[in-house]
Amino acid sequence: MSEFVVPTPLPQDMTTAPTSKPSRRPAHGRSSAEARIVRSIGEAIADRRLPPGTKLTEESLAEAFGVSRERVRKVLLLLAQRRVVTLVPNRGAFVAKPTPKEAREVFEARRVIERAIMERLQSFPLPLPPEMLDRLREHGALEDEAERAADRKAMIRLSGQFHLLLADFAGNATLAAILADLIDRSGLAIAAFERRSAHTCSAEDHRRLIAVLAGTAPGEAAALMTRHLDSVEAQLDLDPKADLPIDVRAVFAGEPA
Amino acid sequence: MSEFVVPTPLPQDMTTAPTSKPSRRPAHGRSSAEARIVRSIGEAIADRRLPPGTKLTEESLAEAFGVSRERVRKVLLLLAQRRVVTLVPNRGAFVAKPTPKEAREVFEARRVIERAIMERLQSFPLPLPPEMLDRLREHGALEDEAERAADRKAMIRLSGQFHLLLADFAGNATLAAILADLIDRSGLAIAAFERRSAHTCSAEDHRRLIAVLAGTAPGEAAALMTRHLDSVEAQLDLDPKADLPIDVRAVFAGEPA
DNA sequence: GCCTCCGGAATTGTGCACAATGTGGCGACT
DNA sequence: AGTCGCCACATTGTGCACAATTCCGGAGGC
Repeated sequence: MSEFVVPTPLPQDMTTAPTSKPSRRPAHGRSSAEARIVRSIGEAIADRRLPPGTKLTEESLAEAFGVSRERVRKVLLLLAQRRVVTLVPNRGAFVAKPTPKEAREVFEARRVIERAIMERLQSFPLPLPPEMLDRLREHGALEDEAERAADRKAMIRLSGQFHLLLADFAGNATLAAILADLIDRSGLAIAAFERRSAHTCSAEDHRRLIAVLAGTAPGEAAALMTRHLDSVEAQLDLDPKADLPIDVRAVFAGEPA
Repeated sequence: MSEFVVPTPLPQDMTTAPTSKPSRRPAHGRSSAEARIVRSIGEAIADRRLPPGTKLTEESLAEAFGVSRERVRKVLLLLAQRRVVTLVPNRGAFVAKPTPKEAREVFEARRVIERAIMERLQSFPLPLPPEMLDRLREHGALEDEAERAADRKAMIRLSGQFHLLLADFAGNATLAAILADLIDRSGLAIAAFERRSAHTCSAEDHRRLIAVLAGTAPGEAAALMTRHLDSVEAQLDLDPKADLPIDVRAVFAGEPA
């Protein structure tokens, strides 16, 4: 078809789109501002600075980021699509507060996807590229450091990044994108349901995963990952009683008005 | 779980959101209109009435659905998030046209998820609920009918619904939602890359999957599903040469202006 | 005392008008 | 004749103003 592609991929004709996704294009510098706000809010949610259930008024966000209200509205729509915030008509946006059922589903989805990612990584010809292993070990060092410093926010953020790093190395960007959303949502689940008892986080698990991938420890990476996610989920208090707080009609069933 | 639910779940206080997602609420009748448009466009894309690459001008859609332009804009943003349409800044919206790489990734993601769905279904205590099997067989009959009538659009739509039906029965709504998007995108991939040769579609495969699940045929459902998706993907022409035609900049890289 | 109803304030939703950007065609210049 | 540049048109992007809805407080009645 078209042999030469101008800097901006163009439709061949009125009814044909660019053959490659131009999604990475910063464009007129405005849409990058939106991406920035999405990231910023996403990080604040992951860091628990915005706990589940927090009301996000359009105006306060607009003021905080120095943008117009409609831009915030657009950002909230995007975050709602990713299930990080919940949009209630005429009531506004809230930081999503997953139900125990949803939390369990998210962790199961993660097990499904990350098991496949580990299988794929272990199917690669050995040894794995040194730069890959180095990058993982370097990240592991950061996690250790955060654990020693008891920097909970950093630990959560780094843990998510570790899993995402593995997904990137596995080479399926589509799966990685899906996983990125699930990681955000599992962070919400953890924020909503974690037990009081401070749990020792997963830096040790991650170290073992790296060792197995590197071939310096025996074991099956996929099974190890499954157990890792199991243990994270097990540290939550997903008591079904919390599924819906109180059901007024059921409580007073049989009592005439 | 909960049999009775208060009509509108309300936040407990100013900083607390509804504990259950009120996403099913039709609200003021407007947001349901948006859902309707999203569905309508989605179906048109799945049916190939809107082939990959088609330009979707805001005004024409607004006129077609009898709504304002900004509502269309919102809908396009949602569809873009689902990767069903591609948004190019200042250029508009196009029906997404996946690259061969993305197409392969989507099929791999489907294999990962649907394998897990079949494993989960086969982990259920046997026999599977009759209403489940009946529903599947009923759907299979519709597929046979469409195949006999050579109704290609119906076959595609029914095939997607079949896979989604299995996901629903597996009982993980989160995974089902992810799969729904992937099915839409694989439909786009098929539209973009299918070979000229009319291929015999998958009604037969689906029949065998049902038989295995019902226990009336021996076999492992997960492996069968994997092969099924393999065969669908194998019928595409994912020649990497089409990935990006030619990149002038790369060709002349290093030559000063 | 508690419940209900009602009005004001705050917040979200929507349409419109205008600005910014990209597209295609026409004309001039080499 | 081909190419470059400019200009008019079409389409998308943005901000603003107003409408609709909900929330909160208080007054009134049972």
